Amino acid sequence: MGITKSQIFNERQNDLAQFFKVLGHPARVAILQHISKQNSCICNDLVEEIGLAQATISQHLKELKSVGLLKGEIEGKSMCYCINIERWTEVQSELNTFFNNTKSNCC
Amino acid sequence: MGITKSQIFNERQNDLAQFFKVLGHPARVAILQHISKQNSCICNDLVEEIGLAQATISQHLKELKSVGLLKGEIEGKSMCYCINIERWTEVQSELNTFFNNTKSNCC
DNA sequence: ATTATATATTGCAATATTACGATAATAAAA
DNA sequence: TTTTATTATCGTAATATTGCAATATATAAT
Repeated sequence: MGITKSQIFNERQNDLAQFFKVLGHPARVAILQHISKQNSCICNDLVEEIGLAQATISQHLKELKSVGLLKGEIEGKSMCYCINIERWTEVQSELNTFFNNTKSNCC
Repeated sequence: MGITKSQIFNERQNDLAQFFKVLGHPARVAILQHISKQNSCICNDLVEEIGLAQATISQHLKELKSVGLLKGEIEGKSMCYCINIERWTEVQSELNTFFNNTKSNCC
């Protein structure tokens, strides 16, 4: 196996899990934190700052982009990766709804 | 490789990522949602409700327990798994701090 | 045009995760 | 005490993720 049985869950459960999953790696947390401290951010900054190979950082950036949390614009010969604030707020709100709807009723 | 280089990140980054990661599977999202609808919850309920094998559910419960989001009490010959509300609120607050501290300054 | 710089993609090795059947462990019921 | 019911653990197969070197791609600078 090794494959998640997504079919047996509803869309909201799969979506929520996907957001959590993308944020579930320290490199991606670190990338978001670093970007939020800078006014502009290119991949090479991250490679030095974080200490993973360029290919690895690029891969993590791709995943963050895939769920819309980052957007990237070409800026001359480098890239400007930025947090997509609308998406960011949206996701935060989704996650809070999940947290608020999950309550303890026993023990 | 395949192994996350945790050493190069700080404790907070690793902790945050770990919480996100544990929540990053639809089965675990579904388990938390189901528990929050019930007054008591045992593993067998979940097996029927979710549709994964008993061994698999048990494994997911273990992971949720490992980060303190669930606590389990023996109740006769079955278990009562409950959300650890203090921990739950704590984690929600941590995640919100992360979201609020991560801002866009460019693009 | 050639070179230098920055990022993306490919291919691969190592490890992790998901899932399940089989089995163990534990406690209530008969 | 044997059976039944419930959950945990072990072993294993399949797939996913992480990470990197090598290479491709694209743009700026020379």
